[in-house]
Amino acid sequence: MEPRYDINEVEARIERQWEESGFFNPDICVQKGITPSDAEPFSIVLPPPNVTGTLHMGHAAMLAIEDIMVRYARMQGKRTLWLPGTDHAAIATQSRVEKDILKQEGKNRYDLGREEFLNRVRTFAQQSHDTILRQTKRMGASLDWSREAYTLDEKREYAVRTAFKRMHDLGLIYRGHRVVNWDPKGQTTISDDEIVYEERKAKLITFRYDRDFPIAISTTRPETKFGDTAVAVHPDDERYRAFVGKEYDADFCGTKIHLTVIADPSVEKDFGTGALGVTPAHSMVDWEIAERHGLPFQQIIDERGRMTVENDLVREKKTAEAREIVTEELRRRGLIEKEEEIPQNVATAERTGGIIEPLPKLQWFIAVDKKFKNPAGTERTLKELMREAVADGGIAILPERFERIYFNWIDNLRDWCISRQIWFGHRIPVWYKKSDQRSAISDHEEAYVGADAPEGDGWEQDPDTLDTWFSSGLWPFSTLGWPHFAPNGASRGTPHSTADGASQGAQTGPEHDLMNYFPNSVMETGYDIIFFWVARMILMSSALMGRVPFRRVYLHGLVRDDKGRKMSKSLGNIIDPLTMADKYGADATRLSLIIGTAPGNDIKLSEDRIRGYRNFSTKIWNIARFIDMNKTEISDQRLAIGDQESRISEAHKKYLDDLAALKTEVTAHLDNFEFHLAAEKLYHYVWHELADVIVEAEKEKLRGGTDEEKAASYTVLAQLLIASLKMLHPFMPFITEEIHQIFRPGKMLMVEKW
RNA sequence: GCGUCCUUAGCUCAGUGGUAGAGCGCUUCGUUCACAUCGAAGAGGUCAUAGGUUCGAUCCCUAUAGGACGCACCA
Repeated sequence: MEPRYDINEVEARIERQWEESGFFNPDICVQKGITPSDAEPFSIVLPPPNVTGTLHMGHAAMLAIEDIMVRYARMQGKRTLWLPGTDHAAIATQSRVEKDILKQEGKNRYDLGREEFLNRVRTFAQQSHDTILRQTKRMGASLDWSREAYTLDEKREYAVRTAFKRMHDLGLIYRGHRVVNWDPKGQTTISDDEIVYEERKAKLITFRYDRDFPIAISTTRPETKFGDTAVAVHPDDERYRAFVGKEYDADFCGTKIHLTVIADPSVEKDFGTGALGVTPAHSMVDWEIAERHGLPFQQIIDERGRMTVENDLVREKKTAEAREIVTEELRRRGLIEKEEEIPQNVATAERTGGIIEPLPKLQWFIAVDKKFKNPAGTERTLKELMREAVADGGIAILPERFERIYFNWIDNLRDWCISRQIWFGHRIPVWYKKSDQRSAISDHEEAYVGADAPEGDGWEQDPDTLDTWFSSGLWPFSTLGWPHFAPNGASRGTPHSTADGASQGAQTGPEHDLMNYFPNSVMETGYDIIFFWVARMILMSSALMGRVPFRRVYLHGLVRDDKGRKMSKSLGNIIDPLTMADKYGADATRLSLIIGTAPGNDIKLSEDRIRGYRNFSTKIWNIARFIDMNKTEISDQRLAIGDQESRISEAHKKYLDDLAALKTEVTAHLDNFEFHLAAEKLYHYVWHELADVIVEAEKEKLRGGTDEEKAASYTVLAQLLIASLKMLHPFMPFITEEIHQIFRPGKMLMVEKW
């Protein structure tokens, strides 16, 4: 063996060797007789990285954890599929490219036009994809690339259109005119989950609409009061009881408004004056109040964030400016009773940072509170199904505490707005007759919803695209052939023949993936996207498959720097996984992301830690080298005979017993998803037991003993080493594979039996 | 407002109902053959605080303090 472990040479060579073997593909494992065709399946679908850039440490952690599960399952003899892919990440990718183009060419997407702009995005996405693919392989991830998917490729597009069509037919997808979160900067709607609240100071003013109006109200947005159609008070509030039900005409800064006083329990008696001006068109909460009471709404702000109200003071002004003008006018009229500074959470768009303007718009939604007959045959709402999936044990979430967080989110869930006014993404599979398109609120227009375009002339497809999480939500089954190869035959094209009578589970190949690998065994992802993604997959699978999409959810934390800060370009604290892999090895990088971290907790990483595990690699190499140097001809024969030698010394027997005990522990930890514990025990054993104690103790015998003793020593040491390599393999696949093949030429460790 | 997590060695973090662990850092010694990308030896901790349960608590329970976070509200 080489005196020094050449990380880059070995890792590159082993990576090629694995890829050429084809063993990442479970079908080939079956074909080559490595896995029995009726072996228990194990499947993970990779959370697809966004094609917005390159791999970061968070991805590396994800790859390390999943690869541990996958390699362990494969070595246990399971039919193991880990399916890779990438995510088009609609809004994230589009805004990234928009920024680049604006910076380099000073143009926006409208300057380029839809087709040209989309071409630019596709080019960017392709480059990003290629980089991510190379990087992923570099980390040693044993993914089956023959099944690679993309959330925006042809198969997934068909899956998306089919899903939309079916959910529309079930009454779960509807088009409605409702208040949505409008991002004036990105010029699109966004979902509730894409909102980030920022605390800012705001001025709360208490005022009356006019001198004759009997109730004072408080607001931080006086400019929206042109759109008020009611004043709401709490039903138990004695102060206002006499006014409830009365209607008033008021002159608000020169504009006539009509107000009804209503009682609604959502109003807090103790806030402000206890009376709330209801602005149905520009507040989500007010819209809901208005719906409960049958109030009209009056839109006074447009998509650009400008006032549309017929009032000379503010017309065409931006909201922030209008706010000042209205406040000043109220002051002038002597209507303000109080002005105070309060902290306020302002809703901003996650991607663009724009301040959200709630607006009434005609959009597509998924109904979460509507009962429907689901594929499992029961009448439930999506909310109920999502809750039951976890509550009834169909899905176990690790760490368990996230189950409560999940339930809490479901309880507060509103209908999901799925249409976006951006260009990059899945076009909504709805066609309108051209003359009527967008002309009215669905009464007068003819719409066609389908997986394929309608026959005949004059149809034009909805220009909007779908929320990126719509296609991500289908990922656990759209990657496995749904709907084309759905077992129930509900698909277009020729259903695959299953008439050859083969027993269930014995059929291999991608056309049987849905049957073999769905539900996925595990969904492993970051806890930060439990709502965005995990919940949406459960939603989609409940609606379309009638069952859970996966059996278990394992959530990892965020990778932070050694001071606990998020890694970011602006802080300059990014530790790049590829740089680290080149410097210290992918093995060491992986280990640093596993040991010393607990599931669901954030991972604090420093280069020192990675270097520490590089030293461990070196240690392993030197242990192997020492053992290898003491090989004799006799010992070679002994090793070939196997480990059941008759004349085994007491000391050697103890080594083997201890090793067996370790294996029991490590196996239990792996079965319990306690990877950090398994890795730490192995680390401790190899360094402080095998190297420090056992190898030291055997040195004497190897120096002074008889040939027979030398051979016995070598045999035991080699056995201990090989067993250790095997257990370490899921964690440090490269170096273990390399050394294993030096000791056992031609035997690939990756597919050895655990 | 509801809820979660964290507080353990100088730093970053694991862990356990019964003598407290890792990486890095620190001190001393060591380069004759597995390994200086190292070895040997060592210093360093009333496991946040106060109660409780227990034969026994760093671990379980309650409260408090500090820190981080999620959700809702945010007129």
